[in-house]
Amino acid sequence: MSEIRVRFAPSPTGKVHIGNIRAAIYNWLFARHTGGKFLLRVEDTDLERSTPEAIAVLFDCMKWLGLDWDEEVFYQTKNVKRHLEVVDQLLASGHAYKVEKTSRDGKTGVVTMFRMPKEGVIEFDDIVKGHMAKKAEDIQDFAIVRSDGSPIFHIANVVDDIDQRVTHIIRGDDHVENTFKHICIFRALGAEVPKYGHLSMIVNQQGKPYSKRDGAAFVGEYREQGYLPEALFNYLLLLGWNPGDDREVLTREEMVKLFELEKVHVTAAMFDPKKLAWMNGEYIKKIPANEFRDMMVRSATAEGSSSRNLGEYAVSARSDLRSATDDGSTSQTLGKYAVSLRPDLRSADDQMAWWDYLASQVQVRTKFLKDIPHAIRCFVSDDFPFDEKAVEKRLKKPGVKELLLDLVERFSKVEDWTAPALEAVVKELSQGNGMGPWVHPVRVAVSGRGEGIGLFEMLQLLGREKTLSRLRHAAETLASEQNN
RNA sequence: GGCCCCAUCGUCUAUCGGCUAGGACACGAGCUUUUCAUGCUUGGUAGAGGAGUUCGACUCUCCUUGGGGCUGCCA
Repeated sequence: MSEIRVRFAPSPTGKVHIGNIRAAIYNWLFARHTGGKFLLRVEDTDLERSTPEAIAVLFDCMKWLGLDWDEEVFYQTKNVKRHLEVVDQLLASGHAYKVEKTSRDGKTGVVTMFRMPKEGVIEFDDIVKGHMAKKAEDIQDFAIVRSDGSPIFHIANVVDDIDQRVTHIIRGDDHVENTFKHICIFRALGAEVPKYGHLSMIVNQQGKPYSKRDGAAFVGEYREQGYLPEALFNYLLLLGWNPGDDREVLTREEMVKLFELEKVHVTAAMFDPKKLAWMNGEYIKKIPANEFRDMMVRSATAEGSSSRNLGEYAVSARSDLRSATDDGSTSQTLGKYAVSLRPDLRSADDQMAWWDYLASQVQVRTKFLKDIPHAIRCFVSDDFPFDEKAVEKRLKKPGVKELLLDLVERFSKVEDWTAPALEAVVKELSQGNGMGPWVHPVRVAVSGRGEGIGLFEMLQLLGREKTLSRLRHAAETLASEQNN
């Protein structure tokens, strides 16, 4: 049996739809599983939309998801001459004919039509949908060359598949009707008909094809929102396929090993953003601690004093990291692990340990990478925003000022500035009645927010100086306003 | 309208004739807890309807209903 060759053949429009990229994922997995080739064909015949930028976006998305292709990229526009040659063959053999037609918008011209067989049944065994059959008489002749002389999808697609020696065509469900037509073209040309596998569509909550109106529909949007490519990949794969057991979070190796096109579902699958979010969290938890720490450090460094679009940092942190890991040149530059708020941490080891500790606290509660800058803001800068609601609820209450000043007093006496020691102080104050009344105001006072990592871990990280000054500052400015 | 395809919890799904129908997400409850999470325990919800084949059907067949796709000088 000859080598398996599949292709992903998108039209570059500047955005890559998730349904489309799922087809790419299935093709890629099929190729990798069978040891075949995964080819990329850019169907760039729409000259207006197929700009170099749009093609770059396509490559970028594929790279981001780890969809590497074999052999050179095949550009459809470069094969137009061949398409037309083949049409001439078809004309000569009587499989095609020219006719004057009027198009929908009223233009009249001569187009070339493919002549469908008038009797018999066209059938094929679809790898995912099973046996498919359709009477030839139910399919009408169709155009393959426009009146302006340019080849139409049907002929271009088939000729390219022949030229690229594609053995299996794995594409969206919306192409099934085309497949009956295409099979006839392959036969008319005396070419071997490839195997087909039609993938169901991804639908929205209403069961309609998933579009931009239903939320993020393009790969780029998930990237910007801080999704890990692994999570998107895994989620999309599970939408219509499973390994046959209860495993859901799979490594790329497992996917390649277990993937079988025969087991792909026929039914349309509804896209569930909640489950994707969950899966993203799972993948974030799986990031090695040192990698997550570096990612965090980068987002902190990049943020600096400005408050530009935070999401971008995390994203770029992630992709930087990859190339950085590759050339091995990054990490150990000590300077970049400096902790700006803790001048008392002098040694590189102490600073590194500080970041490690912060990372360990932040990682488990991170759902999206873009949330990282926000989560660590108060640890890397004094310039952090106060959440008005939290301030209102926790600080602007009678007695809070006194409470905070009292804590400043007590914390000052703590010799061993660690989470357990600080917790002991508050515990003593609360006398077993719950630490809430102390904990909440302190959290808002030092971080500006009502949630975040564990409070005492937070204080330990901030250090004595910062903790005390922030508590004092909050007591004087924020907490006092309400008291009169 | 015509043609093609599909049908298990709200969602993604397991089940290749034996099912007290399993898992995950989401949701509810509880434990842990200083918040938010994590973690652990736990609860509820499903085989569209009707015939048939069979000792036995979610699994096979047919019909009905419902849903989707296609029906271009788009891809």
